[in-house]
Amino acid sequence: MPGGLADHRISRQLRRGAALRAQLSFRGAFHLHRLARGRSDSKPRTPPTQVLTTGRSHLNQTGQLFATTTVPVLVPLPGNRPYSYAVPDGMSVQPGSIVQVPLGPRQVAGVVWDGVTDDVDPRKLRSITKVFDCPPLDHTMRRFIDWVADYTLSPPGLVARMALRAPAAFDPEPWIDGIALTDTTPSRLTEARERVLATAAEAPTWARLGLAHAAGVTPSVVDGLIKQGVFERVRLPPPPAVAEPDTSYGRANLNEDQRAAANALAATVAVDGFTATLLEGVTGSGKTEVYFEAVAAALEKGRQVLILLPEIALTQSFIDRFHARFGSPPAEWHSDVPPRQREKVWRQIAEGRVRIVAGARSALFLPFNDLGLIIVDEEHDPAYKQEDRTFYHARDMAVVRASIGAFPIILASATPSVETRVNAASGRYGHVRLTGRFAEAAMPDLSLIDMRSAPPARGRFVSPVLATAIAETVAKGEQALLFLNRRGYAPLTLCRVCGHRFQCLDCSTWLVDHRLRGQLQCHHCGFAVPRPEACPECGTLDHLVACGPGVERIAEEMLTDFPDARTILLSSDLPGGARRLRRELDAIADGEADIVIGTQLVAKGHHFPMMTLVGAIDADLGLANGDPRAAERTFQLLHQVTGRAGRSGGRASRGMIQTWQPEHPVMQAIASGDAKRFYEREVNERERTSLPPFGRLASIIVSANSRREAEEYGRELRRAAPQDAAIEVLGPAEAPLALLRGRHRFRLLVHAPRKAHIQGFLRALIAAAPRPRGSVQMQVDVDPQSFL
DNA sequence: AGCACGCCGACT
DNA sequence: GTCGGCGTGCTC
Repeated sequence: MPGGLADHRISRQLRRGAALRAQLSFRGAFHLHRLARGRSDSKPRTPPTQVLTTGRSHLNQTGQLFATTTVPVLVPLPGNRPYSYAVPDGMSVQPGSIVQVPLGPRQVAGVVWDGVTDDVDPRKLRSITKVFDCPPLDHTMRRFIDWVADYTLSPPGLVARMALRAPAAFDPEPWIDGIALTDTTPSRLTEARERVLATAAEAPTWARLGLAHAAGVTPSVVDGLIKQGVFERVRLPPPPAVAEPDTSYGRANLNEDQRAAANALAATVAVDGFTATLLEGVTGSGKTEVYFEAVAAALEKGRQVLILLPEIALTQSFIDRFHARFGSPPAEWHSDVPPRQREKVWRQIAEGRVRIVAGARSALFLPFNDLGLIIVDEEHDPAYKQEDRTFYHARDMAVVRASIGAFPIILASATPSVETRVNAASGRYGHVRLTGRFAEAAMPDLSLIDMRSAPPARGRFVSPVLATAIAETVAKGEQALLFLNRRGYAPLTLCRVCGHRFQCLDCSTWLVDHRLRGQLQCHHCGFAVPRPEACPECGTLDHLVACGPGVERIAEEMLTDFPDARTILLSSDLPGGARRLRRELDAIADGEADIVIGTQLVAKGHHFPMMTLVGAIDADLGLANGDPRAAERTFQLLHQVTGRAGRSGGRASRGMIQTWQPEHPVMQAIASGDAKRFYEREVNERERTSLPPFGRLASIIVSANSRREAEEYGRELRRAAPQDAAIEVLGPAEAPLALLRGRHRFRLLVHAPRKAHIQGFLRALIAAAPRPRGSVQMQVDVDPQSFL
C-alpha cells in the first residue's frame, strides 16, 4: 500500500496544477487564456480566450475614485444570477475557482462563474475572503451546472451547492511524514534490519509505522536505522482514498454473448465523443461483468469512471464483484459514507487521484476533472429521482453530463424505463442486448394466483395455493421469499364500534400500524403515536381492528402456520439499520432462514442460491393509483422480485403472484414472460395520451400555512397561465399530502404534448403570477414521476 | 421586564 | 438556504 504513495502521475499532476495556478496570477489583465486541463485532445474545446472580469470604476464612500476587479460568484442562494464580488489585490481567480465569500453575517463557499458581473451598488460590493487551494470546477462541470439549473428551473447557486457538499475538502489534505532509503548502509546488519531493508527496497517511500508493520518488526528497529541515516525523513502526499483499479486483475470469463456485448460497449468507449447505450439483459445474464469491460476500457484510456447505482443497490455484493474484477474496491459515494471519508474522496476526485466512483444519485455532482464514462445501473429505478430541494432525475442528468463532456454513457437494466426503451428504439441510443440464454434456463416458473377463486381464509392474506407451495419448499430444505410492498402490520386501523379511522394529524393519510414498534405511524411525514388501546372518538376499549396486510402481518401468519420454520422479516424500518440488514441478507444467503418476508428492498440484487419460491402478496398494490407509470413500475418490481428465485443450479423454482386482476396486462406480461408485448402496449398508450416520453409533464407544488393562502395562489397561477392551446394546466389537485408538516399543499399539473417547450411555459407562468408575500411557497418539478 | 417563537425580508 | 430584526404573547 505505501508503495503507491509516490505515484509519479499524481505528483506530476499536482505539480502541474500548482504551475497553472501560479500562471493564473493576474491583476488588471482582464483576458486570459483558459488552460485546458486533463485530456485536451478529446474534450470539447473551450474558447481560447474569454472575458473573465470587467474593470469598473467606483466612487467609494470618501469620494475617491478607485478601480476594482469584480467577478461573478455563485453563492448558495435562490437567486437567478451570480453575485458580484471584488477580487482583492494579489488574489487570482478563474472561472470555477472555489472561494469563500461573505454573505450577510456569515462566510459561505461559492464558485467563481463565467461571464461578466452585473452592475451592483458599489456600497454593497464586498471582497472574496479567500481562494481555496483546490482544483477549480472545470468548464464542462460549469456548463453542466448551468444546464441543470436551466432545465429544472432551479437557482444555479443551489445546483452548484450540490457540487460543493464537502466543505472541509476545499483545503488540501495534509501531507504525511514518511521515510525513504538513502545510500547510507547500516553499521551493523541484524536479522531485523535485513528484513526492514529488504521490505523497504520494494517501494521508494514508506510510512514509518507501515514499514515496521510490513517487515514484521517493532518501530524501534526502523527508528534505529533512521538515526543512522539509512532512512531520511520525507514528506509524502496523503494516502489515496482507494487503490488504483487494476484492469487486468480479474478478467472475466465471458461467454460468447457477453463477450460480444462487452466489445460493443468497449467500442463506444474507444471512440471519443458522446454516445448513450442501453444495455438490456435479464437478471443473471451478467450485465455487471459486461459493463465492467467498458469500465476497464475507460480506465485504460486514463479517464475517470462513475458508476451510478440506486441507493439501496449499493450493496456489498456489487462492491465484492467490483473488487473481484479490479483487485480493489471503488470509491463509494452515498449517505452512509462517513464525513472524513467523504471529504477525502471528494478532494481526490477533484485532483484526479480517484478514478473510479460507485455512488448514489448525488455522485453525479462530484467534481470529476476527467470523467470519461458513466454507467447508470438499474436505470429504471425510481431512486434516481430526487424529490426534494432541487428536483432532478439523475439518469437523465447523467446523459446530459455525458453529452456536455463528450463521453459515452451506458444505461443498464433488465427492465428499462419506457423512456429509455423509446430512445433505444428510435436510434437515439445504442441498444446492446444480452440474450441471457443461460440465465433464462434458470428462470422460475411463473404463475398467477387468482385471489377471487383461491381466496385466503378470513383475516389471512396468503392464498392456500401459495401456502401449500411454501410448505413444500420448506419441507425440501429450500427457501421461500414472500414479497409485499408495504411496511408495518396494517395500513389502516379502525374502531369497530364507531368506525373511527386513525389518521395523521398533519397529513390526510391513514396511520400505519407498526406492532413491532408499538406505534401508529404516518408514512408521509413521520408522525407517530403509541398504539392506543381505546378509540379516541368513542372511548371503547379493545375494539380497534387492523385492516389489510403489511409485512409484519404476513410474518405473523407464517409464524402461526409454520411454527417450526425459521422466519425472517426484512423491512427498511427495522432497528439496526443498514448494517443489520446487510448481515441478515448474508445470513439468508447462507441458508439460515426458511421463510423470508420482505418489502421491496428484497427485490434488489442479492443472491439467494437456495431461494426456490417467491410469492408476491397483493401484487396489484401499485396499480390502483392514477399514476401514468403505475403499470411500468409494478412490472419492473414484480420482474425484479420474481428474479430472486431461480438462480440456483439445477433446482426447479417457482414464482407465484397473488392478484385480484389476473387479466391485467402487467400480470399477463409477468406470467408469460412476454415483456416485449407489454412494453409495446405501454409505449402505444403513452404515445396516445402524449405522456412521457412523448409529451411532457411538470408539476407546480404550492404550499402555505393556511389553506386559503395556498388555494388563492394556486388559482392565481392557473388563471395567469399563458394561453397556449397545446399546454394544459390541471388542478389545483389535492395530493394525499394535502397537509404536510403543518403546511397546506397541493399541486398544479402541467401537461404538454410532444415537443412543447415546457420550461418556457413554466417560466412565463411564474412570471405572470409572482409569489405573493407571506408564507406561500412554490416549487417546480419538471419531471414529476407520479401524479400523487 | 425578559425571552421564546414565528414571520419576513435581505443576502453582492 | 440562513440569519437577524421585530412583533406577539406568555412567564418569572
